[in-house]
Amino acid sequence: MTSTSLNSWEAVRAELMRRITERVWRPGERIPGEAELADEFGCARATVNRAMRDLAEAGLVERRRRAGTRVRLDPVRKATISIPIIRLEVERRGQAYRHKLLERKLEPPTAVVASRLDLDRATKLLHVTSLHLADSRPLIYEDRWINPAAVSDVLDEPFDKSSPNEWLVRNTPFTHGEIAFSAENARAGESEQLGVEAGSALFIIERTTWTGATPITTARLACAPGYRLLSEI
Amino acid sequence: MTSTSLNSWEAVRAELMRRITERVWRPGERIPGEAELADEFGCARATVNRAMRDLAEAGLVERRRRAGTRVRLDPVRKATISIPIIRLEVERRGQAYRHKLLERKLEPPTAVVASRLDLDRATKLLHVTSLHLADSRPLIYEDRWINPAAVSDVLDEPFDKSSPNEWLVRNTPFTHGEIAFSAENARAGESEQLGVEAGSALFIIERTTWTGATPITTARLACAPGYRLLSEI
DNA sequence: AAGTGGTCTAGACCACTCC
DNA sequence: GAGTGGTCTAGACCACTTA
Repeated sequence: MTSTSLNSWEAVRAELMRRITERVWRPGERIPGEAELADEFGCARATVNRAMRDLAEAGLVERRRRAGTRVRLDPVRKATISIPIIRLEVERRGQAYRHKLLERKLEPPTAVVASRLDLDRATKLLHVTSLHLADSRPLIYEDRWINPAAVSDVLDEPFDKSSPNEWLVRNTPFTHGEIAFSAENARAGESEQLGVEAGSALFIIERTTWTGATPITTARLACAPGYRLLSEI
Repeated sequence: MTSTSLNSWEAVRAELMRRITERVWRPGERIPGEAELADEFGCARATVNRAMRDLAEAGLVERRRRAGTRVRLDPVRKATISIPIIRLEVERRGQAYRHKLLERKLEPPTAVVASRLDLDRATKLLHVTSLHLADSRPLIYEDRWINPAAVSDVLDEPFDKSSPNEWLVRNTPFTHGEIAFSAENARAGESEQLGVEAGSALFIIERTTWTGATPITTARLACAPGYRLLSEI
């Protein structure tokens, strides 16, 4: 029995979710239309729509015009991961943050970096390597290339005070980007900088960002053993 | 100059985003209210609200009742990651998928597993280890514990045809869960099963899911070297 | 061709929070 | 207390598909 009058979209979502998890509506099955549900719940269609959109974004149902809404056969759950400034993440854990600039020079990109940024190998980029420390222990080794043509004033920025990670986030908003997570055995230089044994498993984050069609920066973050990325689903 | 009449919420969002990335509205600064913007754009307030909500979810602005909307000082960008059934992910890459059951027994959980599922160590759980192969090469080693009290019929399921990963997704919808990503050096058993050198860096996915207050399952997926998780931001 | 979800509007009330 | 975002409503039109 459904209590009549579910007037908040969250209540509607909860009821829809109940019917899905309890198999009132089976996987692959078609769900009644928005108008019908709105009528049943005693609310406006927009309210049902809001709830349904949320479930669709979460990957529980599949919606298509004309074809209606179906319970997904293979629920593709989506996890959202926040990507904060490293300093803030460290401080949130109650640790002392420090940043150490290792190297900073203008040089032509490697082939891999050039292709990733879709740039010519001739134009020099700003190459910055640095270390992020938590309570004086190395946490992340950052290897970054920045396109000076896209970031005004970056050539005047010494990166001695704030890391390129933080400086860029604050000074150069991007429109879109790519991020990849993987695992790699520590390379020679990395293990030394991070103070871990050669070959230790490192969590690798690779990020490339753009503003419109202009490449901004690409970075490879090697995280010390123990690093975990968490999310709710 | 703003062209008058931005009537779709995506057009509104694009214009708002432009003003943020081009520093028309600076970080930390307060943005005009929804009513004012709706007036300027010649659309309904709900349309501005829709666009703003999207930017807030993306982490670009911060909204609070009464206090208004501000451009975030530290944009916390959010990446959404899809978590599909492994078989589908392999097939999407055009590879042949195969699943191999390694072991399946009812036994008391380890202390770690018991605490993760918030269960007593006395109650036996179904412990299943298996291997996911792509083109006959080991891709993922799965170590999973299932709470039989929460999953009817699981004790009758041999898992010889479909993997526990797939079977559970199809048969036991969950309401919420946790997921964690990390990197670890391959343990003895893992390196053997995955056919890689001992100590290779593996990408680790740990997942625990619940239905309401009832724990369903917890799993540890060890992914062979080369595994990458991608996302747009 | 027709039915479905996607969106917009204009107006309203409410919840929260800062002053 | 007052101003802001959060949400709901009732109605409308549109875009997309598929029957």
